[in-house]
Amino acid sequence: MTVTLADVAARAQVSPATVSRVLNGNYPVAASTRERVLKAVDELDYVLNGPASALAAATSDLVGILVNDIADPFFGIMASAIQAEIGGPGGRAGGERLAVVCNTGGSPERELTYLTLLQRQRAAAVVLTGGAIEDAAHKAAMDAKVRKLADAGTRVVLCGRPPAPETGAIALTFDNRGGGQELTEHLIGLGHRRLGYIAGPEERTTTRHRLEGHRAALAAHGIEEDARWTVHGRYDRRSGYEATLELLRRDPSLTAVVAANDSVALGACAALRDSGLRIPEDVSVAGFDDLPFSIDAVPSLTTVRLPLAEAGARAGRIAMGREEAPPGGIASVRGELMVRGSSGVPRVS
Amino acid sequence: MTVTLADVAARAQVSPATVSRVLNGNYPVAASTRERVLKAVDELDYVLNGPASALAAATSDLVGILVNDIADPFFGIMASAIQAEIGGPGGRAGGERLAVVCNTGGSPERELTYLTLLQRQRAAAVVLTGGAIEDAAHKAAMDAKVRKLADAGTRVVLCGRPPAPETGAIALTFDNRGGGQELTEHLIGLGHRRLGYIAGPEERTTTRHRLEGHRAALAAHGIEEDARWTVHGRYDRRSGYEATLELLRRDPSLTAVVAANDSVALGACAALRDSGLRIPEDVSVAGFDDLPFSIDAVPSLTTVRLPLAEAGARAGRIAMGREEAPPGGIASVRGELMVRGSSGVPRVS
DNA sequence: AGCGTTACAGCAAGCGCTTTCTACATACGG
DNA sequence: CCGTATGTAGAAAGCGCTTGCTGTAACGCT
Repeated sequence: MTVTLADVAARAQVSPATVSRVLNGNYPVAASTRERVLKAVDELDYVLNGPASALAAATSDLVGILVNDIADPFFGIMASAIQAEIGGPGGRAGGERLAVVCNTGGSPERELTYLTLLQRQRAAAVVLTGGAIEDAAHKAAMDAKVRKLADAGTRVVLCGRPPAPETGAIALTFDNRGGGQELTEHLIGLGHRRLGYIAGPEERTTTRHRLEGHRAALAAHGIEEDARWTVHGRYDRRSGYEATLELLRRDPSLTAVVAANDSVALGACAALRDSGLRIPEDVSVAGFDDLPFSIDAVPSLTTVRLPLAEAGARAGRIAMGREEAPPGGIASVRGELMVRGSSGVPRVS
Repeated sequence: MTVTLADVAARAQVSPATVSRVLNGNYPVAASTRERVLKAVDELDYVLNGPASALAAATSDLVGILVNDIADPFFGIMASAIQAEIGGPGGRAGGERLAVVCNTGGSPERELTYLTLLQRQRAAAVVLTGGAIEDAAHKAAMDAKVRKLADAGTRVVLCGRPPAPETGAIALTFDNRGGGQELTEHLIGLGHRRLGYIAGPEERTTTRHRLEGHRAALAAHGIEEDARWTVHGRYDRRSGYEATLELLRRDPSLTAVVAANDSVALGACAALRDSGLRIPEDVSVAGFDDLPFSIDAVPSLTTVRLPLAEAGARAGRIAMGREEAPPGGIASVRGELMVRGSSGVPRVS
């Protein structure tokens, strides 16, 4: 039925062992023999049986990438960068790896199940991206799984996710707290004193860290926060729109709205415009991440740029063992404040 | 070292065969035995060896999704929808499949290599998304590969891609031509007679079809096209920005710019604004796809909505054999014209 | 009571590859 | 000219699972 190694061997008049060695190139084979084998492979249109190979060699060429939402460019950009480094087709010959992008949709169960699936496939490496869920039980389960994977020889890298000590995973963490603080300080510096904050979903490290940064900035400047100024929502535009309307309802005197990310900020802009408010004359808006579309908003968005592609690339290289892990297995990646048109001096109240 | 089926069998005092059958649930096993086995699995924290299982059963639970650019929400949205249907974790018990999103980056070689990799893994199904590359040699190679995959029992579905007759692949094609025509007709209806067109990369079916639709509309209304009115570029914002500047340079009297997709249209808007032109008073702009951010542009973008998520979901179901293939294996999916603020009556010249 | 059924469980033969160990040349130093 | 490297190829033992086939009880029927 399908062509097997043995068929190739027969055609090339050599043993299966030799064919395997030619294909893997990890054993000396006479040039003439190699050629004969390659010719047979070509003629028979032979394709290696991955599972069989993985079973026999006890290794696989699968690399898993877990993302919370593949439809969100935040993850798409990281995944793309990771995959480019993983090699996929394009790496050095023979080292072809299949990057598996798994979409957890932010669901704890799926996250765990995907990890099991990857463990089952004996993945060569796994990269976990984005914020983690802050549920003690879930975190413990995840850590245990990660440790098991690491023990089994799978390299685990966390990209844009807080470190998981004692699990053997390498972490490239985004400094969400620092970025959040810097952003809010910029607004305070402009003169804002009443700032609304649209946070991401609760129980997420990213959400918490950004919010903590925001609050740290307020505290540092002696601004007492009003509980009504914070609203939680999802990481999407719609949520930003609704949350902004809610904020406006709660306190129409707000002069700035800080959003959990750029998509949310865009929704906020739309809500403000629909409410007849000008940006930034009436209300300033700030986002986070600096996704490609942010610069196209009108006015363009003040935000914190996260080096998603760079971090992804680095995570990919570390996963492939092509770059050394940072000291202690943990590195913090800083964001950069991008001041643009959506933030300005507050209106005089 | 790692726990195997045999270990579980020993612990549960049954044969490996029984354990396998409990795990696969495809053979009657007494309830008491099943329980004993499940308990042992749990206690030993056993994880099935995927490759071994795939080898023995001659099937795998991998499903491949090929995308041109994972960082582009156009593909992210489709991939997300496909994956949701594939089941990943979430489908019916036991039917856990691993969706593999492969990023070709629009490169023909990578496209082919990924297909080989999936063939090697004996993927259960493969979904190819987005426009195809119009190179005769490449197309032939792809078709041959697809046919081989289909012959080997892998279900192949094309989503948003032109049909590949005789390959055994099911196609869900977007009516790019019709959408393009409708869009341009809308502009002509408003009174536009001098329309610039920013096309996508050459040698791509999507690019060609959308452009053909545009030209068909012009022709239908007796508008003679000026060769200077068309510029080719990539499917990104930057490209749209530059192409618009070029169009303006070539013919400052243009009253409308039609872009290959929404990202390009956003770039076009930015370029127009930077050139001191108002949208739509001075120049109307239209996009294609209706990605989530398009409604947030200022003014919001007139575009053609493509049911990305719906089509992806359907493709996923077909790939899983959970929905019947359309008659003839081909279905055309229509777009819907979304008239918004970026298009208006042309200025009087 | 005798026999065909039915319901489970085990045996053992692979699935297609990798890899260790062995075999055999040929080459080389003494 | 022999013993020992050296380079190359093959034989064969699995890797961990699935599954066809073969028991073997317990059951129901005439």
